[in-house]
Amino acid sequence: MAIPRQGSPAFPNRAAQRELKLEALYECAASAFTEKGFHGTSLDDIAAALGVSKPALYRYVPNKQALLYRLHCLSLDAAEAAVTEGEASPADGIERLRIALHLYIRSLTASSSACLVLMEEGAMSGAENEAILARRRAFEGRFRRLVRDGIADGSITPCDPKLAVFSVLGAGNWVSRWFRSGGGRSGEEVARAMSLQLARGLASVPSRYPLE
Amino acid sequence: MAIPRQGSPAFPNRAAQRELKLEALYECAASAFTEKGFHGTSLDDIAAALGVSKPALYRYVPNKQALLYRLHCLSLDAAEAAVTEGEASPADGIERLRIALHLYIRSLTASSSACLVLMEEGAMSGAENEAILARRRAFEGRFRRLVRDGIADGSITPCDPKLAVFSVLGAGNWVSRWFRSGGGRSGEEVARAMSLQLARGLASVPSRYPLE
DNA sequence: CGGTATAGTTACCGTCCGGTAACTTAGTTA
DNA sequence: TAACTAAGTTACCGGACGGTAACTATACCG
Repeated sequence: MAIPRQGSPAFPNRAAQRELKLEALYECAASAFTEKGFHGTSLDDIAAALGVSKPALYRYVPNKQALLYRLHCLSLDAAEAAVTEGEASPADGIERLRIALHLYIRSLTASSSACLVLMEEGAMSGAENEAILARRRAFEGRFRRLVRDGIADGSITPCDPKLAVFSVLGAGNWVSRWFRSGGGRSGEEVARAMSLQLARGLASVPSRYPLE
Repeated sequence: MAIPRQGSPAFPNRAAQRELKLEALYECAASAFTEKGFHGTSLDDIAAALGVSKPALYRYVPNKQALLYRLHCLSLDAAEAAVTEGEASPADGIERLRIALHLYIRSLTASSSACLVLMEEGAMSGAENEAILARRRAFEGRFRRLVRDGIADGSITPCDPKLAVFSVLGAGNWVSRWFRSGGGRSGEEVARAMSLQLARGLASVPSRYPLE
């Protein structure tokens, strides 16, 4: 599927427009799904919000299930990038955890597309659902590993990593429920304050993370 | 609607049976809604899970919307009882917060009926939706008050109460997503560990809340 | 035992929704 | 400009779902 050469010098050619419209579709669908749920959102809803008719959507997405799958993939891409960057830090366990959490939360505030975390899980069909669940499990596993590292190097007080990660990620996931850009705080501020508070709950030397 | 006098000495008379079946319906519907979402769950699904046919449900509930509303009310009853008990404690702010959180989390693990927190919000009609949202806002407001109290009495380190409560309740709400009774930990254990960890993140003297 | 309300059944209706067919319009390419 | 393709439209199909009508069987009560 080669992108056609840019024949005319005028910039917004068809391929670029298509890309923009595709992104708008993702953004719109993701916010609708997050707000009203997958089954509670009709393709007519999404089409109307974009100012087109329903069949037009089928030029961008093969069907509703595939749309949901792509959104989940985008969401997981951002989440995995966050934890990867946290892991790459040379700091100790608790600080690597905090960085990963900070970036994860900020990604949730940055785009509706990354906010599908708290949707119904049973909405996708078998194989795709398995793929998404496996990636989510791996993502959580990497967070648990950061907690274990922190316990091992003494920066995190001994605790159950599984439970600790559920708490921390649950608090983060909830952000997509209440955060609206344009509200009081920026996504960066929210991510900073929350990652500090949550890391403080696990740190062996909590005075290290003053809240404000 | 007076309950008919218990005419026969044999215990499971009709009124008692009806009560039990109603509870089973609530439990079943709540877990289905939590798992597959309101719109993703059909009345046929619920009826099948209960071993009856769909029209039988209409002898217990006027319609699907009203069923959702009743479940939300049950959920909020438990949540409000938790925060009420926390407020009633003679301890300082952070400990009252921790108690409320502990009881709230335990209520989420106790019954599927109390697990509707993370469902789509736009599923209910206007007036009932407003009533539920108002109760939820008041519930969160009481938690924020506990945080302010804690800051005032010095037991909580200065922070933004709104953000602190979103974090703490978000972590709690997420429990209904992963907790399954019969798993490794009991609801009481989960509630204890999580409330300690989350309170620790806010406490001005965190060594007060060792995690294990 | 007979009368009555209750609990449940099967059959069905109207609507909404995901998805497709056929067609129109407009931009790109040779 | 002519041919072609991409983008989007209206009209429609079939199935699923919320809800109701009409009927049957069972427990309660005088």
